Amino acid sequence: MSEARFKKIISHAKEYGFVFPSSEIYDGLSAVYDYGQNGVELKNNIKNYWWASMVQIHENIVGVDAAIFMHPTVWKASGHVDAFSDPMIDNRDSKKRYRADVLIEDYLAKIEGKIEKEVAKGHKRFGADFNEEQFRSTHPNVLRNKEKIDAVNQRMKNALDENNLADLKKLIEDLEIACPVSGSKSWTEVRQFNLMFETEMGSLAEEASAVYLRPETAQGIFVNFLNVQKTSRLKIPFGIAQIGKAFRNEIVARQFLFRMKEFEQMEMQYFVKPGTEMEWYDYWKEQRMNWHKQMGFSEKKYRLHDHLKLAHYANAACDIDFEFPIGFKELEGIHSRTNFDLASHEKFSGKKLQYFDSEENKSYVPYVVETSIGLDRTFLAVISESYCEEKLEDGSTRTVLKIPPFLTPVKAAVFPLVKKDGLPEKAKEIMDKLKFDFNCSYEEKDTIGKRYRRQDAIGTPFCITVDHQTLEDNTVTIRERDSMKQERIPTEKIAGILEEKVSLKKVLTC
RNA sequence: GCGGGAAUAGCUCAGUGGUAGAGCAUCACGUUGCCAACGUGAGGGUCGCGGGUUCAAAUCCCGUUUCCCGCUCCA
Repeated sequence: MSEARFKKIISHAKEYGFVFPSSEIYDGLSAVYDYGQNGVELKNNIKNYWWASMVQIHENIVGVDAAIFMHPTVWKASGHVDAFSDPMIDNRDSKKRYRADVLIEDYLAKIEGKIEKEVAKGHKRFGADFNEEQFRSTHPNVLRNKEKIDAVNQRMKNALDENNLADLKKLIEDLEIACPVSGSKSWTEVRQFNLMFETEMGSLAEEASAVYLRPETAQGIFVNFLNVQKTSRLKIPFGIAQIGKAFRNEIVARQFLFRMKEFEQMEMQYFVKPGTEMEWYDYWKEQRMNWHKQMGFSEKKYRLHDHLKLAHYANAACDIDFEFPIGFKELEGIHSRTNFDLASHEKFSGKKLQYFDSEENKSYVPYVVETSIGLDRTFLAVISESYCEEKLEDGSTRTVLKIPPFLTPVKAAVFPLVKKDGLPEKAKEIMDKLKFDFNCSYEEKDTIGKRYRRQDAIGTPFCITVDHQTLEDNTVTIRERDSMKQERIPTEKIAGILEEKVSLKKVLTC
């Protein structure tokens, strides 16, 4: 649990083909990463594990793969357009960041305070005879301040409506607003921190209209709620799952895979009868925690963290936090989202997004329980928890990724003990039989010890070595990653052993 | 965005004004033959980029980019 360990994991991930910085030959692109030859395998295996446990084994959960582009109104309905486009400004001296509109509003509140002070003074002076209404509408100081407030308000509103950030800054300068912390008036430009990436749809500039790269996958499920429900004939409760990319223009990332601008989510929206949402919320909390624990890492690494402060759309929410090398951080969120999203899409689209409940003989907008897990964060959790530097009895060290066998990029490596005497041919023959069922790797270079260690470094659970005895009695040695123990077995038993140890089935039926 | 630090071979780094270096890694050949540790040889660097000072810059100065750390912001 340290920066040093985190750094080691990052460089290990790069050195062994798991994760590369994006566009590295051009000095990289901040907060964007590429998955390499081993990373993509691990990532796909995590996806498969999730998909199998959610869609495959639940008869009432189906998947979709919605497009990343959606109608812009989707994001108005979801609240993302309003919630994630604040004009921000920094004070150069205190290094504090403020919302520009909030700074101006605070200033207006001060003037408002002056008016109230004036009114209070009037009360004191005139006592019982005080006519507050008349005082407010005639007193020159009050009137002057009121005019000022109106003028500033109007100018701020215009600037915000026109997205005129320069004028917003000028307004702050004109009003001589100082930083409450430093007292200085040295402000940076006002910048729009829009969480959503915007692009243009339409090949000609004049016909182009703005579309967003989705900041979450959930909306692709909500807008297809009716399509899926009608064509699948599923009855409530039922779920729709999706794995897909999402994009957020994070201000500061710099936490490796933990916070990236382009990332992948695995989400399931479970549609339930209103009033039953809390049972399902509890149900999914438990289910999802079990999913994590099935990977076999220490249970102490996981923490359930209930949200006390809820978002406007939720009536219950919790996170499954994981202890990354950078501390306990959110890995998955489970939210009871009420009917907020579907109801909002009803309002904006004018389409009825309801379910006819034949038992109740009435229609309603279903409530939603969401499970939403970060794929890249899960990947990071797996590699950070698997990464292990061991001191061996002989004093040497080895670096091994103790990845759960069903998730490893390579399931078995096949080696000829030496690169002659027909051993390579025999090894390839074994490899050719296995490779249709298991991701295998063949290596004949370097000493056998080096090859074992290289496979340890990418987490390969089994190494199968062909030696001279193999040619005589058709047996090989199979070496297990964590114990480094070897066993001699007949070649025809290899597939069975691998199947037993690396199959998803055993994990899913636990 | 602000402040601090850094940038030299694939990796880790040495090199404080005078011929571009080491270890590991890579490749070839040989050797060994069950846990990274042998031998010989080879390839690989416009010293982040641009400008300046100087007879001469990896080295000093200015600018710039990227990364790291901290602050700030945020699912």
